[in-house]
Amino acid sequence: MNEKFLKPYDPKNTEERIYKLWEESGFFNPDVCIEKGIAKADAEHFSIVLPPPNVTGNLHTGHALMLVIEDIMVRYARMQGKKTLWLPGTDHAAIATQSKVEKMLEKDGVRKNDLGREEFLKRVEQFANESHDTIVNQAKKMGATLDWSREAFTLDEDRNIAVRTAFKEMYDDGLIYRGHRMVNWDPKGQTVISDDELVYEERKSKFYTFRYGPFEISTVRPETKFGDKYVVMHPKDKRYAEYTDGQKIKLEWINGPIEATIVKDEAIDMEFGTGVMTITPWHSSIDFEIAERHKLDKEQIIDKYGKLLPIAGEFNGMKITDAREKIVEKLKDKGLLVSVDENYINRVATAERTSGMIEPQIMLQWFVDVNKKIARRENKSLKELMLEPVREGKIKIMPIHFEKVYFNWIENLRDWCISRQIWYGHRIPVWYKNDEIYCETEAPKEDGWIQDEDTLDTWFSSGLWTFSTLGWPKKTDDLKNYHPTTILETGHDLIFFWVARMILMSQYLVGEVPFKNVYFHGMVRTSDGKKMSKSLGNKAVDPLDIIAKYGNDALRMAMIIGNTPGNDLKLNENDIRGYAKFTNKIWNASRFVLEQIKDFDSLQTATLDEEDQKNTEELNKLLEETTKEMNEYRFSLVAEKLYHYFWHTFADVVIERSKKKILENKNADSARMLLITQLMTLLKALHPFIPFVTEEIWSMLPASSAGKPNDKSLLMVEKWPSVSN
RNA sequence: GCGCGGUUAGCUCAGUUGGUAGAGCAACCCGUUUACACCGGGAAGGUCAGGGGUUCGAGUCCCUUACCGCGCACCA
Repeated sequence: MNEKFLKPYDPKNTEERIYKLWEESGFFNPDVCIEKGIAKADAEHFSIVLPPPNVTGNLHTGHALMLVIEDIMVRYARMQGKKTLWLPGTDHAAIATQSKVEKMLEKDGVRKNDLGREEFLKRVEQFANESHDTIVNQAKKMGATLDWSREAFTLDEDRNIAVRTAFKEMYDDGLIYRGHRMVNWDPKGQTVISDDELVYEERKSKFYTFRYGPFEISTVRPETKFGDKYVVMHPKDKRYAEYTDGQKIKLEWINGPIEATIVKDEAIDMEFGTGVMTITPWHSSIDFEIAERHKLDKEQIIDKYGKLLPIAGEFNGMKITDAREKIVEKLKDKGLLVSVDENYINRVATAERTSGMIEPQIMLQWFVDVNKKIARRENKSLKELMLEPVREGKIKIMPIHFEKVYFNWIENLRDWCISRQIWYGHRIPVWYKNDEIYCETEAPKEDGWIQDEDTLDTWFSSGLWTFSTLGWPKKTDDLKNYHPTTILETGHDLIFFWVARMILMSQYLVGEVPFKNVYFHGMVRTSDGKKMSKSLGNKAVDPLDIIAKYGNDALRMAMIIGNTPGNDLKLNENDIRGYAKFTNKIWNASRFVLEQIKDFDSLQTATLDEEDQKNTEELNKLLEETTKEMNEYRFSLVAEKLYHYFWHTFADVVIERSKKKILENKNADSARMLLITQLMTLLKALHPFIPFVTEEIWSMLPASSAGKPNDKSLLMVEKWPSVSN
């Protein structure tokens, strides 16, 4: 008997050692599995990419959940003898990382412009490298059997080639264009961001009503009103029937008399306010659309630093926040202020990463056209390429109701703004020389070309992730063997940012789906239901603390049992403690079994009595059920059933009964036989869920005819126990 | 405003072709049985949010109401 068994199970002194064993075995790498005969070269493949964590710091409980679910999938597949690849990597997360480093530098009084592009990027890269190392270490502590030999980074050289190739192909197909469009400008971050990076905040604002000639108009933003020379109303509004479209009126406004033009447009809500509004086409997308429809002038009022332009007259150069009250004051003095609603609630768009207030602007940016028909893809648009595979069931989304969310998003999708005015990221592969534009994967050889200053939206490179990590654009064996990937497992908050973009990129560039299944996990919450987040100020639980206290296996069980796709998980310390007891239960039961079979050498000849045969059948039936459920990704059910069988049938019934049989020497061999065979089977079945304790016990089982090949064999690559296999 | 979830034992949640309600934890009673007190045995606990419908039969399907959560859009 191994003396470790004299004490309760101690995860702290086990897990690191076991992980090292696994890592040194090389079995994380499917090539090694094939070489060593674990998987056949022509076996079915199971491949999954790790959603690359941002290199902005540590892994949190959300990452832990992701690693646990994926590790279960991967271990199960590997035990089934599939060619199993779990591909790791990290994400440069352009804006998120850059703004994080900027904030860190600010603390030391350093601004990025003082450093210059090159020096600043060095600092970012240094930070990214440190974060990367932390993340990899943490992932290993969590027991993730990732194939580290294939690790990728969204901003490394190979991925840069993929990005430039993707850009070039889309540019040549006319899917990427440069144009003046209404974009979301973040004055704080000094970059545009996509619609999906907006966060709306409800705020109480003052809602002013002003006299505008014969009309009354309302606004929360008087500072944008300098250039307002169009007054718009609904064509069917009877109150304003006397006015005609195109009619000019003279009126007194902020900086003196102006001539305004009446515009009739159906976009106006007659119920809202007075049913009349003036428009600022340069700084509002609705106003922009009205202006486009009626071919109206558009004038910029606010610059990219949030300051007023010369059109503001005496307010020229003022910050909009300072100017607002002064403008109201002036209008009031002129007798044009009608009323102020102090309690008006409106929603303000802010930037996800910098929390800067968004200023819509018309700007020259790069876009991906989602509606253009693509000749080499059967004249389908990117939108159609995204919709089709989900509609046709080539991609299955779990839980299924997210399909509707997905469809709804795509149907309302606008062109994707992909250029960013930040330094950290993939530089746009476009060069300019006077009026010429050059787009290639490599810089032009001749002198005089200047590369576009902008970088790409971070999701552009993440969108390529399933195939850029497998070697694309090269036609590699990995690409052939492992793409499309079997499943994508990620949080449902990434459905638009990432999942949709991967489908877009893969469908267009590779001509196939990036994955056949999508498994959305929920958000991890604290036991009182709050979102775990450092920014929210509540104490975010560090998964490594939990592991140190209760062990990885306990955390894994707590994260799996009672957790179904798409639903949020409340992480409760009590549950974790309970599952730590479970690992100890397995430990003790194993000790008992090993004691009983110590001198047992008749495994070959022993037969089960009727009673014990029944238990074998019961377990076989359970395995049949759970195998089916594993294939349906219903891990919660499987873990719960195995837990229950182990504790309340194997331990409470099988072991208890065996004591009597062995003591009275009645059918003792049958009892011993059942003990060892059920234990081994259960260790295998439980292994994907609680890999550490099961592997540790396995290592102490004697190699014998009971089915363990040799002393050093790893449970990790044993065959999944299933009667149907 | 449109859409999507949720509402099941005190708490956290399972419950997939509709067929007599489940687990874990907590609480209760009994038990120091030689793997384990990080234990064992036992009992208790629910008109499955409310209402209506389909069905021989509904937690499960349909309609509706309420409350909670989330997403999207609008907000002059």
